[in-house]
Amino acid sequence: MSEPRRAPKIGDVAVAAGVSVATVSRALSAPEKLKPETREKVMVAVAALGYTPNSVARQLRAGHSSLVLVIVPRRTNPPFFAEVLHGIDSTLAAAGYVLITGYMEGAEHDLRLIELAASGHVAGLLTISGDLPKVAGRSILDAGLPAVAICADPGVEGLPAVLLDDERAAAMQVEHLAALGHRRLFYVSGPPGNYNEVTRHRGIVAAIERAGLGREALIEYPGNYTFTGGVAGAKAYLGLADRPTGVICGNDETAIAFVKTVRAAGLDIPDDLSVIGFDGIELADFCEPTLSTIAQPRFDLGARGARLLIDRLDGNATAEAMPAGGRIMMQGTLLARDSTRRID
Amino acid sequence: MSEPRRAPKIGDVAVAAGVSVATVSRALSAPEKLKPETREKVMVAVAALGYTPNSVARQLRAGHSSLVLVIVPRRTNPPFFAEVLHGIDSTLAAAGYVLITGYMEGAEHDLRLIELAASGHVAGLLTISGDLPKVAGRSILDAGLPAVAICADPGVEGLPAVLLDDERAAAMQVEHLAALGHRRLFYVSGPPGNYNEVTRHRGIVAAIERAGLGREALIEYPGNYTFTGGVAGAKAYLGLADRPTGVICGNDETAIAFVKTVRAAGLDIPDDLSVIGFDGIELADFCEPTLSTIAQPRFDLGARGARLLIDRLDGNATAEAMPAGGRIMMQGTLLARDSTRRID
DNA sequence: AGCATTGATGTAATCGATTACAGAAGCCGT
DNA sequence: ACGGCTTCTGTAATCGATTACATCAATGCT
Repeated sequence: MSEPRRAPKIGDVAVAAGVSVATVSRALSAPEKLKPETREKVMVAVAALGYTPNSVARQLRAGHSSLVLVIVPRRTNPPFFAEVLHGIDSTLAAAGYVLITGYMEGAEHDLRLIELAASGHVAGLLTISGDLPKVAGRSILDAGLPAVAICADPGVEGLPAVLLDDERAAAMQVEHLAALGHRRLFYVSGPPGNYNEVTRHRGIVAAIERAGLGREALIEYPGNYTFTGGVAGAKAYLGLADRPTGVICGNDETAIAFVKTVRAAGLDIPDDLSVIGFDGIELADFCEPTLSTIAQPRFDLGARGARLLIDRLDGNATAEAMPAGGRIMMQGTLLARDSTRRID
Repeated sequence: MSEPRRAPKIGDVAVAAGVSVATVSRALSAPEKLKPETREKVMVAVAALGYTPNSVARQLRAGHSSLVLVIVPRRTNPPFFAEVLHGIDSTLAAAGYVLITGYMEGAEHDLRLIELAASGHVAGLLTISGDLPKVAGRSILDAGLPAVAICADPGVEGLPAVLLDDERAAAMQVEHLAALGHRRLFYVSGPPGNYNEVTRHRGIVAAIERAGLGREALIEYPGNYTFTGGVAGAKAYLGLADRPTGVICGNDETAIAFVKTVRAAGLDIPDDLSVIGFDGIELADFCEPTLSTIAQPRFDLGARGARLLIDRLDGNATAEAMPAGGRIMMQGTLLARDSTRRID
C-alpha cells in the first residue's frame, strides 16, 4: 500500500550530487560559500530526491529548538483565546518558530507540560493563563526557559508580561455607566482570586470612589467568566429587593447569559437596566441587544507577547525598550452599543 | 540574573552515581534489568541533579517522535473547533503524545506546515480542516506520515476519517422543520465547495424530496459559516417577496446572526419563522430565543480521530475494526429549542 | 576443579545534521 | 619556480541518548 520510502538523508543527497555531506549542508545553509555550479549540482539532487533536512538532528547539533510552548487554560472563553493564539502564531511563524499548545488540565496532568519544558524540545514559553503548571513543588519555570506572560500576570519575579491595563479598563466600565446616570451598580465578577478579576475589581472600586458613588453603591456576585456564571448572577440580581440599574460583567459570555436571563424574566435592556461586558468578542455585536463592552486588543496582545519572547530567544534583548517592571500595558477600548443607555 | 545552569546530561548523572551512562539509561527505561541497589543509586543522582532526558537526542536515536501536528483552519468557528481540539489533546496526552497546532493561512504561508511535516519532527498528522496544505504541487501528505482526517473529508484515497454523518444530520434539520409544518425552506449554506457544505446540501435536498416538498420548496443563499454570512443571508431573506417560514443555517454562528438581523427588522421568531442551526455550541443555548440545532459530538470526534491515529502510530492497527472505506461515522443529535415551532 | 551459563554493567557504535580544521587547487608576485 | 594567499571542498568530531556487543564475576553442573 504505502511504500515505506525512507526519507532521504544528507548522505543520499551527497552521493547523488557527487559531493560530500559538508558541501550539501553548506549549499542549504550558507550558499555563498560555494562555487555556483557546485551549489547548483546539489540543489538539483535535493530537488530530485525531495530532501528535507531532519530538524531533530539539526536541533540536537545546534543545541536550540524552534518550538514555543504556549500554556492555554482549558475550556474557557474560546472566542477570546483563539484570537490571542492567532496573534501569537502569526508572529512566531514569521520568525520561523512553531507553536505547541499545552492545555492546562490541572493537578497531576500538568506534569507532562513541565516535563516537556525540561526536555530540551522547547525554546521558550508563553503563558496566557494566569496560573502556571506547578506539580508537587515543581514549577514549569524551573526548566529555566525564556518565558513571557500574556493577558494575565502570574506574579513571578522577573517574568516579563504583556498585559491589558485591566484596572483602567474596568474603571472605564464604571465610568461609562456613571456617565449615563447610573448610581448603583451590580457586578458579576470573574473567579475570585483570578489575576484579571483581582485587578479589575481594584479598578472598579477606585472608579466608584472617584465618581463619588460610595462603596455601598456596588453589589457583587462571584462569577466565573462563563455562561453559567452569567445565569447565576442574573438570578441573584433578580432576587434583589432594590435592583441597581447598571450591571458590569466580567466578560462578554457572562454578560450575554446575564442579558438573556433577565430578559426572560420580563425586564428590558436597556430600558430597565444597562449591561456592559468585557473582551469585545465578535459575538457581542451579534446578540440582542448588541452588547456594550470593553474591547481588548486580542490579536496584538498575542503578537506583542510573542515578539518579546522572540527577541529574547534571538538575543536582541533590547530590540524594544522594556518598561520598568518588565510589563507592557495595552489599553482597552470602550464600545458603547445598545445594551447601555442614559437613565433618568 | 538567570544563572545559565546548563541542563544536566546523562553523563553527569553517571558520574554522580558512579556508574556508566548505559546504566543510567537503563535505570530510566528498563529498570528491571538492573540490580535494585544500582537503580536506587541512579535514581538518587537523577533526583539530586534534576535530570530530565533530552528528548531531542532520544528522538533522533529512536527515529520517531511523539509530536502530532493538527491542521486547524484559521479564524473559523472557535467555539466548535476548540472543543474538538480538547478531545484530541486529551486523547493524545493520555497516550504520551504532544499536540502541535498548525493554523492554515493559505497560499505560500502553508509551506512551513509542509516542511514541518517532512522535517522528522512529527510522528503523525491530524486535520480538522477540509483543505490540506498544498503549495506548488507539494502536498503535506507527501511526507508519508500516518494521517487521519476529522470532521471533514479531504477526499484523499486511503486517508481514514472520523466524520459526522453530515448528510443524515442535515436531513434532520429538514425533517424537524417539515414535521412542524413548514413547507418552504430558506437555506443559508456554508462556503460553496466546502466538504461539509456539499455533503449537507445533499442531505437537505434528499430530505426535501422524501418529505414530498418538491425541489422548488428550497431557496438557497451562499453563506460562509460566520456571523457576517448570517447577516447577509438574513438581508437576502428579508428582500424576498414571499418568505419561506423555515430557515436552515449552516452553523450556529450563522443562525445567531440571522436571528438577530431578522428580529431587528421586526419579525418574530418563532412566530413568523423558525430557524435551526448546526453544531450545538454552548452559546446556542444562551441566545434569545434559544436556538434549535443539531449538536455534533465535538469532543468525541476529536478523541476518536486521535485514537485512530495513535493506534496506527503504535502499531495496533486493528485495535479497532475500521469500517469499509476507512471512515467512522458519528451521528448528530437534534436539540429542539425555542427558535423552531409548529406553524399553522 | 574446569567449563558453561546467567546476570549485571561497561564500551563504543549509532541516529542525521553542522562545522572546526585540514587539505587541495589556483593565483599572485618576485 | 616557489612560498604565501585565497577559495573551495572534504574528513571527522560533535550534539545527548539508546543499545548491540563485550566483559567480568558469580554460580551451577559434571
